[in-house]
Amino acid sequence: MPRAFEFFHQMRKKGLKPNVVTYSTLIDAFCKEGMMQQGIKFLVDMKRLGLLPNEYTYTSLIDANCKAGNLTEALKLANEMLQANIDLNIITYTAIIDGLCEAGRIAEADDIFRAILKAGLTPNVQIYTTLAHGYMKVKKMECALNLLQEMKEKSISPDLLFHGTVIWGLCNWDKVEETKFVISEMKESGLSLNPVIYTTIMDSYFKTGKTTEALNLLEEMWDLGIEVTVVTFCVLIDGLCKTGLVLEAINYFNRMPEFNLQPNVTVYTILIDGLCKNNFIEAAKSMFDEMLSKNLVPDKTAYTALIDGNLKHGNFKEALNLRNRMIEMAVELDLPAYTSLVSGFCRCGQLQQAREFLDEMISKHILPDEILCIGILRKYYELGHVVEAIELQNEMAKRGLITSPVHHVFPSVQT
DNA sequence: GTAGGGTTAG
Repeated sequence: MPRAFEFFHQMRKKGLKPNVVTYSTLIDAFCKEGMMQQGIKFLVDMKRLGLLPNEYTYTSLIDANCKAGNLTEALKLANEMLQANIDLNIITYTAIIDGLCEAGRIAEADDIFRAILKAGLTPNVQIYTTLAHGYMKVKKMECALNLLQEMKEKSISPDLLFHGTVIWGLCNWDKVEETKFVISEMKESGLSLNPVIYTTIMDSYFKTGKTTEALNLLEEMWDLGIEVTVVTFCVLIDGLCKTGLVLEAINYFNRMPEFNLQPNVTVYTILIDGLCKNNFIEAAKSMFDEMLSKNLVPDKTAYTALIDGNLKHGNFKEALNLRNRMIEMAVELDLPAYTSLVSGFCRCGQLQQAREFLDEMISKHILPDEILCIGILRKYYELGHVVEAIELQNEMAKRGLITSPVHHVFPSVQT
């Protein structure tokens, strides 16, 4: 981006006058780099030079605003276009419809879509995909599937992205069986699933308890020559661990090289977490060491998985060591990390240490959720530290960390 | 010579 910026300045130095296209290109580039303010500066700049923004300039800005969640600003720009007598075209409308859908305003998105059809605009597969995505996001699966029918009537061919959107939506709402119909439609049109779609479906099979079907997908991918990725194995190993099939998970982990894949930190973390949660804490530790020996650098999630596991097994000293390692290695602690530490040290009866972590997280503005707050309060009561509990509870209430009244949280304690 | 669509991992 600074490069485009340099070109622009060189142009100006040479006395070359940038035109609308130059400005539009620059504005679009800044917007896509997340530097919308810069983009708007250029808009002001070009207007000052007497250059009028065109449909491209406006569409770039509208799309960027929609994607940044500034729907109001996007709609303002759209109005500005109308006032400047620039017609909104299908690309501009696609951006606006997407923005409305992202904001959960699907009804308005549909209204606009219907209105532009009525006004004679010819729809295309892109705008249908945007709308289908919007419907899927709010679980209106029938509406999305109706679009498929509507497209057929208009002789618009749904493509890979459209089908992928519908499949993603169905999986997201646990309707994985219903993807079969979409898949057969795709096959009829000569479209094949890509690795991402396969992995999405596999994940959904695991999450709906259909382990056999999920595992069969790996075979299918392999047989069809669809690229099996590290993410596929993440889904596979996570699914097996969460189903309690830890040995199977380890087995697949060990088979990754057969697929020319090397495990990364994420796969290790998934396996470590799965081992911990299935009471294989020693195996989890070995995996962590193995990861280190391969010069993989554990991140906060990896550390947290093992810290959490250790604390659930009473190894609070080990957990503390790991936390110190994080500090040494400049790995930042986040909300899940602190949540594991506070709840884990509570569980181990190390109330004072738990309290230190609680204070530490609050001082860093990483705020505990209500469940964590109530958890630590309970421990104070349980251990008979009633006065401290009440003090802490009042403090939490003052900070807005807990909303439940005292007697609702601890009915058995007289205050 | 510029602008638009979906998605997978802890």
